[in-house]
Amino acid sequence: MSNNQFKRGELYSVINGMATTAVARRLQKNFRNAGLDITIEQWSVLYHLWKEDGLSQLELGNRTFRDKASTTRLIDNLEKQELVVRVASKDDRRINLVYLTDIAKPLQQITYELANQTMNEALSNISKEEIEIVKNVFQRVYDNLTSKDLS
Amino acid sequence: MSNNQFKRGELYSVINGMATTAVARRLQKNFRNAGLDITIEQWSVLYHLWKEDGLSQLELGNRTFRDKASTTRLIDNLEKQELVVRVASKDDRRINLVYLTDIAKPLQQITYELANQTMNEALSNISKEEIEIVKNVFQRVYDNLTSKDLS
DNA sequence: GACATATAGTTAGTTATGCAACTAATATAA
DNA sequence: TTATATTAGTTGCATAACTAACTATATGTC
Repeated sequence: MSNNQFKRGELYSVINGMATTAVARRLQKNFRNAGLDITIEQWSVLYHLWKEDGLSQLELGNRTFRDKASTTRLIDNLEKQELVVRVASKDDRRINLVYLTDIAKPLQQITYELANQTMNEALSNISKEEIEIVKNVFQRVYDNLTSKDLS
Repeated sequence: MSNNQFKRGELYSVINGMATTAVARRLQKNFRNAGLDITIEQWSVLYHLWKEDGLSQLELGNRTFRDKASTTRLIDNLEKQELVVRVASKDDRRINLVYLTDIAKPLQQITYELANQTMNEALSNISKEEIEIVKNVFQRVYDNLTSKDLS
């Protein structure tokens, strides 16, 4: 069905940037309005460290869907703001383990609240079932494109 | 329901970057493999010009969800590659109308095909109904966050 | 043990993003 | 008609993205 194909191709340009960017911008704005001087990219790293502290840079990159170069700079900036420290692993000195500082720890509560609040705004009038479908579709799209990795 | 709230807050960090970034990366890779030297961001501008040539920068920014500064630089780069030209409007000399060049025009066909192909890969095993729900949810999320614009 | 290969992270170079402050042109108001 | 405000676009500054080439440490093989 070439008609269906066309609609699918069109889909990308329609959705790209639209919803996810809008949410990201709003969350960033909410951080700023609350006096928090962190980017949402930095927050996405902190988020995973709050769940599990002391991850390697590579693992952080995997969990936040970034390559290692991007992860390096993000952690550079987080370290500059003293939210995070790099500690070389004793077992394997190639590995940097990334740990939260005492400055970063109290940010968890506030930023979670702002994220919840932002998502409630974004998802008001959207049902649980729809959200589940979106999550599920996203996961399958991701799997479709990463399982068979063409280089 | 604070339980529901928490899940919603969590949603952002889970989906952010995942699916849309994966699609963007794959499409970029497919462009490159086909010998096309344009970024997906540039393509998103060309896409709207193929649909309607001679839009103002501001209008292009609206349609591609970008602020005017980002639009300026994108068009700078498109102009550098001679894919586009700026023409000052006769009616209002503040306005730049952006027109496709003869170099850009033949790219439409190839890039559409690559976009279709990429989306078919991304959306294989995902039903039309699910795609409709995702599109619809994205639109409503966007509307939720842009109607009442807090500054 | 020595040499080749793989892995974790860094750096250089290019593009893109957003905000804020700016210029130039147009519209509004006195 | 002059002064003020608004609008379209540009520029400076900072962060972030990806690729490719690099360094340093670890591993595997002979």
